[in-house]
Amino acid sequence: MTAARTLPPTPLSEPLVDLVAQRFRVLGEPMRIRLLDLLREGEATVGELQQSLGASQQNVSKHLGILHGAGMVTRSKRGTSVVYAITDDSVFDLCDQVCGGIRRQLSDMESILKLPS
Amino acid sequence: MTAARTLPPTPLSEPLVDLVAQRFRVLGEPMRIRLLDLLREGEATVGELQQSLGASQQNVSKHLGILHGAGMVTRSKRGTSVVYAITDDSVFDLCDQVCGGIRRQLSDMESILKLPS
DNA sequence: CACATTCACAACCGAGTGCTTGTGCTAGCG
DNA sequence: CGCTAGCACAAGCACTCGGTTGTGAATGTG
Repeated sequence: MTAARTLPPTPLSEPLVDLVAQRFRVLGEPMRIRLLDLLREGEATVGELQQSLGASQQNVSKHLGILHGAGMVTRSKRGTSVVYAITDDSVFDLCDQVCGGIRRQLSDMESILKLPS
Repeated sequence: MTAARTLPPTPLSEPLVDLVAQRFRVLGEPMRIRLLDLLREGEATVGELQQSLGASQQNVSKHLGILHGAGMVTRSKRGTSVVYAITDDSVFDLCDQVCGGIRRQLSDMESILKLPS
């Protein structure tokens, strides 16, 4: 009866579906992807991230708050600054898989376009 | 032929960031997750999916169109019906990873709640 | 050929979301 | 203490997006 531990049941329960969708939606914003990508090189403060992205402080802080609420980044204070860091590197596996899917799709489109109709 | 999967550069280029975010956003809807989950058991027509979900035909068709536009499902006609099927099973790896992350987060919350402060 | 079935597309509306502006709070500093 | 720096929270606005309604195209049937 503990089969659901490893893989989710089929069909998926409604709350699980909502959780999965919510998690994907968090990653569905370019600025949040950029923030995670920047944090991939190591922890950083809000000001550093703001300067790297060229965005407003409030906007960066808001998206970091969303990522923190989703448990994807950790928050810690260092003087007057707040340092953010990646909670779990497994997020990048997701992104890499998506990038792989995109690359596959692009190569398919290329091969189709190069076919003389 | 896809050869070895090369990792994307760091930092990510802007168009790649947008593509990744767009792809995540497609998966950020409960109904689309449910549709993919149903198609996991095999191909199905719009009517079958509509009946399983209890949603309107136009809504189901619309979300299937989005999934088809993202290249996640294939479309083929069979009589008056249209049969949809999963293009690449790798999508489920994404969902399973997300489910794993959710489970991990839930277990962390549980252990925290059970800790007598 | 007339009719029914199955599905996709377009227009519309309400809700959710991202971005900006403004403000308050906390930590360092003279 | 008063001041500045760094960050988070709240309100407002514009846009996007999901859901519904309406309609048309394609196929099958009598």
